[in-house]
Amino acid sequence: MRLATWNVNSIRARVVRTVEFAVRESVDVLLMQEIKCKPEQFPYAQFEEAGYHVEAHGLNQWNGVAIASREPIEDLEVGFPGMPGFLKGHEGPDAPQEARAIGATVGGVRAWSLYVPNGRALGDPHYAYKLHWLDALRQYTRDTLTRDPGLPLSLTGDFNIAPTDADNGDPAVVEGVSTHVSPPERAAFQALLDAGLSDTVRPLIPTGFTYWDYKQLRFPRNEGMRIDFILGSQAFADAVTGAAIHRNERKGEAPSDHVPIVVDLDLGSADEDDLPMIFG
DNA sequence: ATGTCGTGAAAGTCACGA
Repeated sequence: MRLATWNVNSIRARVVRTVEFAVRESVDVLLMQEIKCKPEQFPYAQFEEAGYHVEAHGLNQWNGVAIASREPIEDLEVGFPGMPGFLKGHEGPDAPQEARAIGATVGGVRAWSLYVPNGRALGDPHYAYKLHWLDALRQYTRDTLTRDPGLPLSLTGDFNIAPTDADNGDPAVVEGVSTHVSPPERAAFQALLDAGLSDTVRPLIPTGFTYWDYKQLRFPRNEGMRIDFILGSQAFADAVTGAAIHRNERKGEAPSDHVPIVVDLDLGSADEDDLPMIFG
């Protein structure tokens, strides 16, 4: 099974590109972020014509996440348990949740499409929200894997954190000044891994960015950031046989500012395609 | 030049988020 994650930065603006990529690369499960629309505005037809089921979660023009899958999408979850909310510049226990997480079981994998809050600026209420959101995600991960240690769980998406200095090639993003590279954000990312996950792409693709700002010739200068990840539990990580970061998707007409990331999975006997043709 | 995008609301441009 081939699984991909992609911050598409508006699915309506990029549906042709997105579906063409999924078909060309034989993607079985595509986890999208920043669809920037409500479900009733989602361009389902183009996906369905290409053989994909789609589940989308969006509340307005901001954020929004979706899952497209060739196999049926089961046990859909909108938001993860304990996910904090945010409204009008302030977070709080009563603030409504934003459209930043959708999870489902597809092809034997519990997969999440996640759009971690940006943080905006150090000291901004949105920055505290980002850290709380990440801590809640860590708790959800820990609880889920405590209950079911062998679960093939994957947390994919735009984490809005560059975990190491090598993951930040944008000269405007400076430690001590900017979000995405601050020690608390990096500690929150590491704590998430410590809950029982690993970065399943980095061992196979050790370098390379996943995002380049539209401004200031960031892509031609290759001044990008690595902020999109496919994290996996032990059972998921053990099944990964290959990975790719599709840098070429940042090129051409009207690209997203992020590129898709792909992993190939061999989940064993659950994958009928791998069974021998005994009735040949 | 905060040097580019996408969206919605009001409108033929602006505010917002990234």
